[in-house]
Amino acid sequence: MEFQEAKNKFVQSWGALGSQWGINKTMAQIHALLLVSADALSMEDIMEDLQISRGNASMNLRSLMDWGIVYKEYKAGERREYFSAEKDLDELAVKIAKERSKREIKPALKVLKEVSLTTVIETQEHYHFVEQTTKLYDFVQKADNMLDKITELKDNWLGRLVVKIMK
Amino acid sequence: MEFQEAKNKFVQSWGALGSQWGINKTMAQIHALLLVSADALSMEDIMEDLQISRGNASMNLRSLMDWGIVYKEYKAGERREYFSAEKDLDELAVKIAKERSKREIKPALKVLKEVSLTTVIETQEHYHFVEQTTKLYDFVQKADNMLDKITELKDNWLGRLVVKIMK
DNA sequence: AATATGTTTCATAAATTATTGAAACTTCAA
DNA sequence: TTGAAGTTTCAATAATTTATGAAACATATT
Repeated sequence: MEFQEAKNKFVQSWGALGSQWGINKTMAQIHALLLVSADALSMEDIMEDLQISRGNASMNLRSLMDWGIVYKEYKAGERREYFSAEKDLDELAVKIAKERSKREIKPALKVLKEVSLTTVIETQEHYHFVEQTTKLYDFVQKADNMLDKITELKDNWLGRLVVKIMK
Repeated sequence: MEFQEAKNKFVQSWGALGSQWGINKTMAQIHALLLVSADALSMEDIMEDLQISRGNASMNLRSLMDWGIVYKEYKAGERREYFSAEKDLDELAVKIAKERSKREIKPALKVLKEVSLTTVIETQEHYHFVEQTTKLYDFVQKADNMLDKITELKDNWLGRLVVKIMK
C-alpha cells in the first residue's frame, strides 16, 4: 500500500473507533495524525491534511491538550506553534483512563453512593433496589481502582511478573 | 430519598454514562431499569416507565439481547413476554467487553495490521509510520487479550491471588 | 503604534444519531 | 381461518452533536 493511502486509512479508522467510544471523530483523527507524524505539525498542516476548519482544529487541539495527550511545541526562530502527540502508549493509556475516570466514573459513583445510601426502604422492591445499586457501586469502584493498581504494581517484582503474565 | 426519585436518578445517570461510552441512552436506561427491578418487566412496563415509544423499546431490547445482557422470560399462562437483565456483574462486564472487542477492537486491529504490514517504506517518514502503527497494533492486541487472561486466571490459585490483589 | 501573523470564540449551519408511530408481521386460541 | 393480542420494522421526523467561518482577541516584529 502506498504511504498516503495507508496514513489516510489509519486516521479514518482511528476516528471511527474514537466516535464509538464517545470521543469526537475529529479529535481522534487529529490525535491519530500526530501519533504517526515523524515531527510536530502546525495547525495549518492539520487543517489541510484533515480538511477541517480552523475553529474545529483549534477546539479539538485544545481538548487534546486538556486531556494531556497532545503537547504544544515551539520551534526556535519560528512564531508558529507546533503540536505533537504523546507517543508512549502506556503513558497514553494511563492518561486517557485517568481522564475518563475523573469525568465519567467519579460522577457515576457519586450518584450510586447517594441512591444506595439514602433510599428509604419500605418494601421488598426498595430493598432489592438498594442491594443492586450497592453491588454496582462496589463493582464500579473496584474496576475504577484497577488501573491505578496496575500502574503501581509495575514498581515491584511481583507486579512486574503479574503484568508480564497478563500480557 | 424517596424510592421513585432514587430509581429515576439512577436510570438517568446510567443512561448518560452509556452515551458517553458509545451506547445509546435509551439502551442504557432500559438496562438500568431492568437491573434494579425486582422482577421481569414487560415491554409495556418499560415504555411507560421511560416514556418511550414501542418501536424504540423494541429495538433497544433487541440490541440488549444481541449483546447477551438481557433475557426474555415467559411467565406461565401469560402470552406477554417479559424481560430481565443479567445481574451477575462479573458476567455482565465480560459480556460487554467481549461484544465491544468483537465489534470494535477486532476491526481496528485488522486495519492496523494491514497498514503496518503492507506500507511501502521509501523515506524516514514512512518508516516512522510503520513503526508507530506496529507498536499500536501490539499494544491494542495486548489490551484486548487482558480480559480473557483475567477470566482464565480465576481458575488457578495464583490467578485468584492476583485478582484479589488488584481489587 | 501600526501591522502582520497567528489563535480562539461562538452563533449559525450541517451532519449524524435516535425516536416516533403506523403498518406489516407473528402467534395463539377459538 | 379468523380475530385478538402482541411484536417488529422502517420511513419520516426530531433531537443532539459537531463543524464552519468570520469577528474578536493576542502577540511579535518593524
